[in-house]
Amino acid sequence: MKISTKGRYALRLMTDLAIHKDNGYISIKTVSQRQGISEKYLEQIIKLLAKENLVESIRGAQGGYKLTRDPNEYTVGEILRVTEGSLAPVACLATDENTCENCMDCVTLEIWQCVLNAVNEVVDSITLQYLVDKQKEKGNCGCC
Amino acid sequence: MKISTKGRYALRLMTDLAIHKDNGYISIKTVSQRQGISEKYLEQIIKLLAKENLVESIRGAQGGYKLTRDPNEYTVGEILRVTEGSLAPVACLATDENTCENCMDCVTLEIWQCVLNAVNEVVDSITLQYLVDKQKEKGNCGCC
DNA sequence: TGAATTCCTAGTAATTTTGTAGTATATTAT
DNA sequence: ATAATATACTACAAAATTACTAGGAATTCA
Repeated sequence: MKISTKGRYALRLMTDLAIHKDNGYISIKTVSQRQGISEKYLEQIIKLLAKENLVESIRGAQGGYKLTRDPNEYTVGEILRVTEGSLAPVACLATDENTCENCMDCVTLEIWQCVLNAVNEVVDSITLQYLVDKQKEKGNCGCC
Repeated sequence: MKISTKGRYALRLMTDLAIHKDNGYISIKTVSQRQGISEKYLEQIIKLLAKENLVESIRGAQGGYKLTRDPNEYTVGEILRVTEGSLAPVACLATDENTCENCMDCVTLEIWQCVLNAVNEVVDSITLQYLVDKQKEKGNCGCC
């Protein structure tokens, strides 16, 4: 039931962009250095976020990425789902349709649905702005 | 954020033992045939359950396994945690102590703690007996 | 023009999951 | 006793996933 580095890095990446949101477009290289995460790997992660319009980019020198919205208009859940894929504990629930023919009449499916709902409820209630605020008091260990 | 086959198989295994709990000791072979899960793999899974005294065993011919308690005295959470390990979304929270020195002052740790709590709350509220009851009406697709 | 940067496609190393295989040990029925 | 049936234990292996790395094309600015 672990979330992967992709999701965790995405959260740090987005928090970094949010904290420096008044500095215009920010390059991956800059974030990479600040966060100590591989440039190439960050590139792949931000591609996912860009595809879903959570960030916008400008190419070329002085280019980079910036948020498309205000930090309090992103939820942690949204960021995680874009990068991790669905937070569902089983594949049957991972699609939007939620209609796995095999499982329509399955006992355990309802358990996994309840777990998914509970997880989503938590992560959808936390905004990126919250992370920014807390980050300024506390910090980020890098390991979770 | 997926749970693995180990946890899912353990749930089917325990439900199977619960449904046939009046038949004395039940062999892995029997469960394997009924559930369509590899004998050897089930053996490894039940070993985890036996170690924590969720089931008891008798060796030799006519031997097998049976539950140590009434089905309504097991929770799904307990079964999952024994087989999957902690349901925590990050390693920092996986130990009992919950004291990762690095993360004591970390922003994201509190998110993961909330997720873990929410998941545990769901799975700890469902008993094995519930699965047994529902199984008799519905079924189990095998894929979740 | 050249440096900086995103964009894109592949490949690869490490880790975890999902099993298999084989053997030793214990118990029962014949 | 012995054969058959089980669990108990250890090690190995295949498959899948995660976590990167590599290289170059396209774009933009100074």
